[in-house]
Amino acid sequence: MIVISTIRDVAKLAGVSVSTVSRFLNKSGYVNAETERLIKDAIEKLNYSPNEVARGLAGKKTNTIALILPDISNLFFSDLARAVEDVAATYGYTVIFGNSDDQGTKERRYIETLKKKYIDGIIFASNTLSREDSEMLAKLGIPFVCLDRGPSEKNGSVVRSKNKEGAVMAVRHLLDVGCRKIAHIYGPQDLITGKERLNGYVQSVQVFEWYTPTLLEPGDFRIAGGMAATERLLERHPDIDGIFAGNDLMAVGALKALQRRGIAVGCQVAVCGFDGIQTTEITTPELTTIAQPIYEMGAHISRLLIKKIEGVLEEDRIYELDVKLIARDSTLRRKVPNEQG
Amino acid sequence: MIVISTIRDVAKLAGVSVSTVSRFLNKSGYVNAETERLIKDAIEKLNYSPNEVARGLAGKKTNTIALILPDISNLFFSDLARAVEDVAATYGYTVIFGNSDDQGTKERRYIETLKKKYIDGIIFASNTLSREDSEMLAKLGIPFVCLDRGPSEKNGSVVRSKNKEGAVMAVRHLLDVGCRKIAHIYGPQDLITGKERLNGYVQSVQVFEWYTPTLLEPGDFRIAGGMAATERLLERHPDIDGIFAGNDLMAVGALKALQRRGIAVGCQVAVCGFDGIQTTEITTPELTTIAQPIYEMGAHISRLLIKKIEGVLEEDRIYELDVKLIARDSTLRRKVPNEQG
DNA sequence: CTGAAAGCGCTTACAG
DNA sequence: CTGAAAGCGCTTACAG
Repeated sequence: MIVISTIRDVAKLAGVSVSTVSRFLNKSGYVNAETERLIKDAIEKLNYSPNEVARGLAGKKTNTIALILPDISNLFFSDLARAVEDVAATYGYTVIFGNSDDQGTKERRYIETLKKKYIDGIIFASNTLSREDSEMLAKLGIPFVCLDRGPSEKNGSVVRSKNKEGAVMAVRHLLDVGCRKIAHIYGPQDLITGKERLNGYVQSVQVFEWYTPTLLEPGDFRIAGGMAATERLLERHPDIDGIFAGNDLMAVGALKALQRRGIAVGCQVAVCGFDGIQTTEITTPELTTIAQPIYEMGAHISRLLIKKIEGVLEEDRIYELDVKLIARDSTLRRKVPNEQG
Repeated sequence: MIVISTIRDVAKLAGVSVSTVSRFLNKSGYVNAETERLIKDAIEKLNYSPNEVARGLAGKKTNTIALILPDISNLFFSDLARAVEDVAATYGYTVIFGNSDDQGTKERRYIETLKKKYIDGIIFASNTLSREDSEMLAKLGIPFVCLDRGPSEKNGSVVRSKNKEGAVMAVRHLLDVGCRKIAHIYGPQDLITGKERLNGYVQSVQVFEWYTPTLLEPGDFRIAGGMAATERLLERHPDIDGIFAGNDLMAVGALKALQRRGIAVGCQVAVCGFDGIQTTEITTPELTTIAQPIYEMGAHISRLLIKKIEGVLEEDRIYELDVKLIARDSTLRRKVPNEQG
């Protein structure tokens, strides 16, 4: 077993007091240049580095943040997690993650244990944080920030992207490529992403004669939901020539359903998704999508949290990041359906 | 601000000493039934729960494990992470994750900070852990387990799947569906997954007359690498009718390259991947693959680590889990190439 | 600029 | 079965 040296060993070797070493370590308070040299040498010699647990107990700061998300194995969230960890590491923070499966109970359990561990702050990418919980966190003095939440947040900043604007872009693009009857598969309406994208769609299409509410079909933000919704849409409206799916996973489902029916995606029915996950480049044809700046969102929300923790955030507010249309083959309306390169 | 009660408050309210409360909390040593009642009531009344940081400092146990992986945004690893966290949570552990990008430097940096945080143990899904590091961990008394490592591990258990056997299954399947000239895109040879799968392929095909080493082409375990390798293979051998890719991502690349050339995947050239990531269900055609039990691997490795931490693991050893062929359309050799439903 | 002391909230022997 | 004391390795006022 290796012996690990403590601040006392350093103090002894340097011939100073523990307080002085601590002051040097934390750059809190003056230390004479000569003394500093002695301490530095001692640290070097002993290969000392401070015990973070002791530091946490004494100083109430653990340099650890937590990321609560619905499911790390969901592509969107794993991309987000990557960004969060990158930024956190840069600022010297370690990150704990937890899967909530969008269940309040699990989320609350994490909050409980995080509190006991003196976690410095929490990022909620999960949608189940209740008003009571957020107030409790505020009372406990635990800083937090949220992804994609509604406007009701009082105690934490929120980062999301321009969902409604993105939906408007999606519809405009579908119109641009020649679609004349565009359906929408919408996501869960208790999520702001589901709601705002639906809003954007409705606002964009209601001026058209062809628009009817039966062009709307609910999905669950997953592949299976997208497939089922597409089936139902085709039943009701065999003549649709465009589908705007509320997210990429449902767009993949739409693709599958269309292909299963032998409908050429792109030429016959154009499909546009939302999110910009990597999967959109893997389908055949590749999927047109309204890309959220996922990595940037993760990076931004992490920086916000760290600022909050370090007390340099002026005020909590909502940040809405820009989205971007990525046009690919799923909305390429070539004349000849089955042409081959 | 909420006041958080401590073990002292509980002791005072229950009219006993702090040691007794601690003994009760940890089920270490006897506590009189009556005393137990008093303590329980006090805990209830004060809504007390022990401070994990103090506990960590005093007892050298933090109930936290770490998961070091190359990149959480890689589908394979995010699935694995999900399993790890599920199991950890079940046993009362919290998990910290870190992205190594397969760089020894980053990995070492994590080890440094984890050590200072009294982490209970580490799971390495990253391949850069050096001999020195593993010996250092052993000396520090930090338990660890590895995914996919070679046989050289002395200090930690290893979980991986039957890579060679899986490759043999892949080749047999391709032969079964009628392939008579099968190429292999192999992964990095410093990874056991890359090496063993190549081994299995070579062993299976070398008995055939058609086999020649030029049917081998290196990839990088990523989509782009799979595409490039396929291009080169087709150049050399325009008559191949099967491709076994060393992993699913490269198989996706092969798919793309073939489609770009107008070659019908399945009928003309069958493609089989390895890993069983979700993406294989999203491509058109869906990809045949040799599926590793990813979730199970993550769950198993976590349980091993926890056993090691709690001192109930008999001995370190290597576990090889079974793989499974999932046959899909990418190896379906229908007679008519361009038929449509 | 520096040190002694108290304290963070627990656990762990050691007496009794 | 229970309690007093020391200790885990730091930080933070407070004197000087």
